[in-house]
Amino acid sequence: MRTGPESELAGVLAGLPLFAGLSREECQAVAAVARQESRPRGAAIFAEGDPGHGFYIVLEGRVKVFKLGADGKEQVLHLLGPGEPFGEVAVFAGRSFPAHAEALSRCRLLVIPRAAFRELLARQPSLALNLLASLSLRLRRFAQLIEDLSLKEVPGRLAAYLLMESDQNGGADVVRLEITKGLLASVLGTIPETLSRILARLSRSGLIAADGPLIRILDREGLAELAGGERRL
Amino acid sequence: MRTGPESELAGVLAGLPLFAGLSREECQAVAAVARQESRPRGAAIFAEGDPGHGFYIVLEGRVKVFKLGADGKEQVLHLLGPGEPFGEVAVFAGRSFPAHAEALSRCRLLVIPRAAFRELLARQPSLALNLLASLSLRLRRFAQLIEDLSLKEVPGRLAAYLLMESDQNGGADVVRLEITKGLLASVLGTIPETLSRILARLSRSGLIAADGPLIRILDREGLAELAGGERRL
DNA sequence: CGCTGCGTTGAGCTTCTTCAACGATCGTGG
DNA sequence: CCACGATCGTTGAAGAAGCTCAACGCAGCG
Repeated sequence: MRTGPESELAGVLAGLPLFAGLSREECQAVAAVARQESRPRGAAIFAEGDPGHGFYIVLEGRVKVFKLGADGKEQVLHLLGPGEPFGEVAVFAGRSFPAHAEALSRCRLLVIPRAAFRELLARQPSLALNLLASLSLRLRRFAQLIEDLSLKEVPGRLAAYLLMESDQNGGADVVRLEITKGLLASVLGTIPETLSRILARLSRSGLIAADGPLIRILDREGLAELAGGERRL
Repeated sequence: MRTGPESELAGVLAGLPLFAGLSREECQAVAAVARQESRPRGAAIFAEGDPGHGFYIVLEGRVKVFKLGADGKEQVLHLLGPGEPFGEVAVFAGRSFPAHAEALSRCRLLVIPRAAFRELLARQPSLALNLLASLSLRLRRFAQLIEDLSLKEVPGRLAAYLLMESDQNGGADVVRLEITKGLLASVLGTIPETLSRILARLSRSGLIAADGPLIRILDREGLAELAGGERRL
């Protein structure tokens, strides 16, 4: 088997959840129509309203997808790392990107053109199923974010975030923030000043111990109560 | 052609966007596995966390899908009328419903079992495409709601809502609220008291004229500016 | 060394919610 | 028919949460 650049790329694709169940040939077909791009840190990938001629997969680096308010405030919708797709919505509905995307670090991206992808999709039920699962998961997360923004206060959102991060680490008591606190504020729907104050408050209350990007969970119960939206503290 | 109850139902299904492109036989197959339910006004359809054995289509009546906060406050995610599906997310990801659903009026519902539907899906690429479009549209709307909740104030959300309703009526200057103001408050992520005050304020500013459920748009420009998030009364 | 990005803290203010009271409407049962 | 309760909507006063603006410390890096 030859291992040219396209074949190599196909191998990467075959390993992604999105393409699970596709034959090597089909992955090769995807790789053949895809185009690679790269972006320096801080560069825009697309803007809200841009025509969506295809969707993206992160090969290297990290990407944020976000909404921009009139005053410049950002609300992060997704944070993406290697292997994760974004921008699919524009392929299936509306044809324009519903939000902005920007490289958080130097990025290598794969662009998959709309038309070719839709053709493949019509022939590959398993691909459609994978996509449905992926979009459904995203809807679930959006629903959670809406709940957080509308029904919880900032301390509750932060508590929920910390517990979630801890769970993803197998329940470790120390959570390491992999993003700047400014970005975390945008994820939680607030601003850096407020986040800073809330972190200080939770520390004073003995729920957590914060040391730079390292946060130790001291009172899981208490955090869970906050995250649940209870009225305390 | 016989027109038994199932055949009739199949005809209804064939007319829905979700089943566009499916043959009459396939719609009949869907109708055959589906089950009808009805609910009185105010009754729960499912609760968040319930196992999702299938998804729903509204045949008659109206349904709200919503998140519930710890203090009882509700955030509406969707309002659904005849022909519209809901609860699909549980079919494709996570297996449990991500929110609550309740009948706003007496309802007739169609329940489509998960397994049978997924089988059909594997054989019908066009059905999968329809679903992808539907979920994508919903993601787009969720993204908009997140933007509204996080980046706009209540007057801006209300202005955006009114302009949207007007657009859906071909740009008519008079918008008729088809839902109670209490429910509208839940849609906009606020409470009835606040909505009432904001309506009064916009009226005083001459942007709208409110008369019960009838709202006349007096200053489209001004509303658009508010909806864009600009800083002005 | 000085610059820039990030984070923290304080003071003041805006927005929104909470709590309470009250008016209007509507359907029901006496 | 009227009275009653329930739902819905409105308004006022007070308080809480979060944002704005400003200043400052700190680290990394040219």
